[in-house]
Amino acid sequence: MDKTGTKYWTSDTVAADLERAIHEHRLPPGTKLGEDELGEAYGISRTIVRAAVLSLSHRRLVELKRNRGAFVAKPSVREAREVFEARSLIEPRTAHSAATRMTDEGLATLRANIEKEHAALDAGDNSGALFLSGRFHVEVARIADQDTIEAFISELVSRSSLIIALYWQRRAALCETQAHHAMLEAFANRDGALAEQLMKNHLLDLVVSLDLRNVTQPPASLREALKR
Amino acid sequence: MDKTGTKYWTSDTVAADLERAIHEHRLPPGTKLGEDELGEAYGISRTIVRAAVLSLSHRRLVELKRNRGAFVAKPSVREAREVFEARSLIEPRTAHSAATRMTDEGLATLRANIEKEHAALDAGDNSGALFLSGRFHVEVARIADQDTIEAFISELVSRSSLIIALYWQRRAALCETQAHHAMLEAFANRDGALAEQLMKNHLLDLVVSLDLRNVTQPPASLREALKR
DNA sequence: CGGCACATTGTTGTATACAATCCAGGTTCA
DNA sequence: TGAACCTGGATTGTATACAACAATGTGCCG
Repeated sequence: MDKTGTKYWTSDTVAADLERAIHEHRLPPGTKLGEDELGEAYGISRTIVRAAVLSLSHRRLVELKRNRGAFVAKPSVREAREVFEARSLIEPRTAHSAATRMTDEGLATLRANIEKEHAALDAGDNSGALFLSGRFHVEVARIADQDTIEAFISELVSRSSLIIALYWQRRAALCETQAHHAMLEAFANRDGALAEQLMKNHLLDLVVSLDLRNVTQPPASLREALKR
Repeated sequence: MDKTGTKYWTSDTVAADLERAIHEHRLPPGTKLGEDELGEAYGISRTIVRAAVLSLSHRRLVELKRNRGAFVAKPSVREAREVFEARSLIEPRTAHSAATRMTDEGLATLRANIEKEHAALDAGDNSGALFLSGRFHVEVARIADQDTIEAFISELVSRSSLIIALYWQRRAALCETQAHHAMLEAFANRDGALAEQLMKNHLLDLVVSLDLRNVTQPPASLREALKR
């Protein structure tokens, strides 16, 4: 991995680059993010890497273990449920707002996003498609014109990507763009109630496509597990 | 300001200490947080101070200006509205959850919180009362047993404290504990619907007690303001 | 042969040195 | 007089050196 381009990296850009890599599952949950290793990859010192990794830990994308280092987070089943509960609480209403405030520019953005998502899928670029699929939700929040909530949703979407990496069971990925397309129509008609309902259902579909039985989860405490 | 005790400061504890100071208005919006100054106050180097301040900037309690330093944030009117919109979206439902899952231990915690709030007010300790008043809302989220949402609410509550510092107009502070007390009763009766409604009204009361006319806001761009 | 103590090695935590940037004040020139 | 420019001081941005800690491997002893 060699990132030596003409680009000047700051803690923000490094964090964004890492976040995208995590979002696209190029850095799967549990991956160790060594400071020297990252610093060398980006051609910077550990100082900036530490700041970037600290940022990601605030978004719960990275877990910091004292004196042990940084690791891509592995959300528990409980956390997975909470993230989608939070999304179900926030996003439907936000979709409603977005529908009523929808502009032609916003519609174009969403349409372009869906098209890129389709193109990525057709090209077999599942990583890119996953990223764009999450991006759609953030764009909706942006159109609703609420920075604060947009920030929350952005975090939840990124964390969802980790959850998908761990608990996804269905291989049918097309349903995603289907749902987004339906929402786009509701947005085009400025139908807030419909958009809200569609978003609600979409998130529900996402949850049921996960395997959230608590069985596989805790590999921690080997000693306990191996008693007798 | 001399913090030289036996305590060992880490970036987390320093951030928490600063956050409380901001929450209690001992560090009002706009205050410059110089790295050397803070480092000397806590008896640590700039390294830890930088990490702490970076943390606070992620919670939007501190604004980082490149090459200029860190300042306690000054939320705009727009941001103030957004924060309370977000709270109105999240907290009532969370209160509902909390009511249905309420335990005796949770009730005791809330009751103790209100009592401390009262005591602080009686002692003329408005800073402490303000902090405890915010704490009440975070405790409710904790009782609802949703870490993710608790984190969001915690951030929103802290930011609300900044907003209050800037836009508070009414001097009647007692209404706060009144409202919290009413909620406590609803919680004691496990009345989710009532708790939800009370929380909704409480947040609405908070908003209307602010002066959110966009007039006073933009002191930025002196040049523009002084044209002709 | 197995288990505990200890040394070794690699990684992170913290402090500090140096470079880059900004701001203020003063000087110069039109 | 005033405006532009330049320089000094102070503050932040970044890299690096050293200290502290955890994990691993080795050897001694039971």
